[in-house]
Amino acid sequence: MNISQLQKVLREKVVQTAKEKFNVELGTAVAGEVPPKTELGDLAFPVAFELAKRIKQQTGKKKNPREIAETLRAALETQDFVERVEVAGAGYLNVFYNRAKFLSESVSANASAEQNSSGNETISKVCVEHTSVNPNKAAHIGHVRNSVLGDTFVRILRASGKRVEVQNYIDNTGVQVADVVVGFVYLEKKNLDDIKQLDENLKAGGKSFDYYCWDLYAKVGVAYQQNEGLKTKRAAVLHSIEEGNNETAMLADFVATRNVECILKTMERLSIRYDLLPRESEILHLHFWQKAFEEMKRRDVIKYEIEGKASGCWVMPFESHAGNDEHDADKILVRSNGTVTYTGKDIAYQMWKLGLLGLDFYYKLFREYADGKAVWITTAEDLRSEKVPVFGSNETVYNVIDSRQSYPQEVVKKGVATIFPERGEAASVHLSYEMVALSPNAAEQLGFTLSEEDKQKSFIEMSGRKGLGVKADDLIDRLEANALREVETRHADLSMEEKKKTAHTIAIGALRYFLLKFTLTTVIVFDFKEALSFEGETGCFCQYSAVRANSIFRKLEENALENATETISNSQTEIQELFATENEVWSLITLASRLGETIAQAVTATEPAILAKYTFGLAKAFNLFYHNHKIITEENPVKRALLIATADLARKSLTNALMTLGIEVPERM
RNA sequence: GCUCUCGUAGCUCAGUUGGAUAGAGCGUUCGCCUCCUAAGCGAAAGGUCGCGCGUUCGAGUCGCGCCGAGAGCACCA
Repeated sequence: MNISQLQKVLREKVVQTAKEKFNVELGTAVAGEVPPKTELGDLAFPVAFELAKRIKQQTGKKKNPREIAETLRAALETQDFVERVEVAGAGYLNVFYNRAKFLSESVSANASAEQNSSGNETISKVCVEHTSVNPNKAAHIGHVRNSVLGDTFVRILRASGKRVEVQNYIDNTGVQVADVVVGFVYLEKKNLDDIKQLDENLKAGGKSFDYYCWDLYAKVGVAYQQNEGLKTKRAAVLHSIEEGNNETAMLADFVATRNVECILKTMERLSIRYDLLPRESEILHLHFWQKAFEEMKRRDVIKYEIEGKASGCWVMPFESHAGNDEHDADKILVRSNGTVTYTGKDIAYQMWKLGLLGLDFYYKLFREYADGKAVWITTAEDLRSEKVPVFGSNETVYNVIDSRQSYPQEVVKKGVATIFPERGEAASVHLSYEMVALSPNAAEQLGFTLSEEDKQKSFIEMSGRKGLGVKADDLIDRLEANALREVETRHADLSMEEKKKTAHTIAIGALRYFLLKFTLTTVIVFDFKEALSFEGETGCFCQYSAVRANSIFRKLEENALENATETISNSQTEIQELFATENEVWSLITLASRLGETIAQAVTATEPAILAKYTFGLAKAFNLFYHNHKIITEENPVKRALLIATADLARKSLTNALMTLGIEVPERM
């Protein structure tokens, strides 16, 4: 029996007893909570207060909460795993587990392998879309927050037993790509061959294509301000790109694809990989919108306006948003000139993700990652050549998009739910998070001169158009360089290859943890000092804790763990006696056992930070344990066994937690 | 104008469907390497949980109203 099963049994017992003794139906409302201190028990039910109220409502009689708690206590104490139950305070019911029994169960459960159901095709599939950087420049730290959140949520879903499809949407036919094309064609007078040559030259010089585009994009932004005519050019370029099958479209395709390659490479440094890259070009060419439009008309959820401001447009009515003079309650999906809005296209795409469109893409292999995993990209032609996995048709779709898009995302969710009430709004989840902004200080460190107005602000929004932002690869490079310096002073004996590998692992741990420790609703005001730190609440701290744990086992005799497990099952009485004084050891064991529960919480709350905080707490608890107990020199064999088993439970839980955060544990650090 | 998010220690942030004495990191001060890795551990100091009213046995958490900060509300994407 693991901890969550145990809690479930106890909760049910409370409900059952309330029904039998007091005739009160608590339903699932009964909550078990972790007491603030180990001395107060392992699980608490503040349920007697609620019961007292309900009894009064039903019978008119006042009943003392403590008295009620006493009755429940007797019932809970009959449970095998419960050592004792105390009634505390005004009526808290504090449950103490049988520690020795709990430990030996945990240790043997630990030995008999783990879960994993990710390969099981019968489990329904969910989709997480994240990253979706416009393929016209390098990714900056704000994009990385999106990707790290998305990737971590994918890992969390998988750890909780879900089958997950990871999509990275490529807006290869949008204005942002058009802007860079304008830069290449009109500012730099380059054709496709020139750009290919440029790309070769950049490669030879160790420079990156997406960095070049980053600067060019900023230059185009400036040029638009000085030259209105250039904006007309952009409209024409955009039109050609959308239409396809022409020189401009081919040039744009090259630029977008090269940027996608660069961005994927950046993300791979962070251990972020994708299953599919759906492109806007295919959504256009395979006429996804037309199909969705037909379905909307067939189901009569869209109307053609013949008067008013939106005259000549097709709109979807929304009751939830009351309109006013300035803004309509209805959302325009088709403009009066017959073209589709972004929201319209997005609804069609969301329908495909949920398996509701009745059309599919064609697919080709985009590339294989170093670990052998394949990432596919959509195409408009049926190539029929390869074994393509099944994409789309997801039970639930999580769209990782920053909070500024909450309104359009709500329209997509409600739109799809209006067309398909049988699936409802729950199928579409907007995993919304706040942006990463720059502290004025950080912006100046990047070499930007700030206006007086900007200096007054608490933070400054990053802007691709202005070229203002911390590029992901730059930051990773700095983190790796810093980590390498530290590794060199500590482990001069390691080979350069090993040192670099360790530095890389530390750098990624630092960056991922830094982005994950904030909750989704918090704006991260980026600060170099904080982001580059390896001390305190950092990924590095968590890794260090796990590395220390592993180093104990490297120094212990080979069968130490097996022997400890045996000792524990043969010495239950002595273990129980040891636990009487070793509260701190016990609380580390219970904390380590709560990983599964924490992951489940992170899924329900769609909040990866819950897992990050848990991981840090566990690392801290282990460091304390490590400091206070010397395992190798411990002479009492039973205590030694207890400490070994505890260290093993903690390091396994910590390693799994870190893995779910996408953070590896180095050999040494 | 309307909608959403946020306001907790000097700074940056956590705070489980309402529950026990509101926590962590950084910074400050003071300790700890003859000992499994000091990227660590311990201690001290630091709070009117923006303000007010309400609901409740119980409010940082829920409701209403103010104050302050941010984002959004296109026939843009």
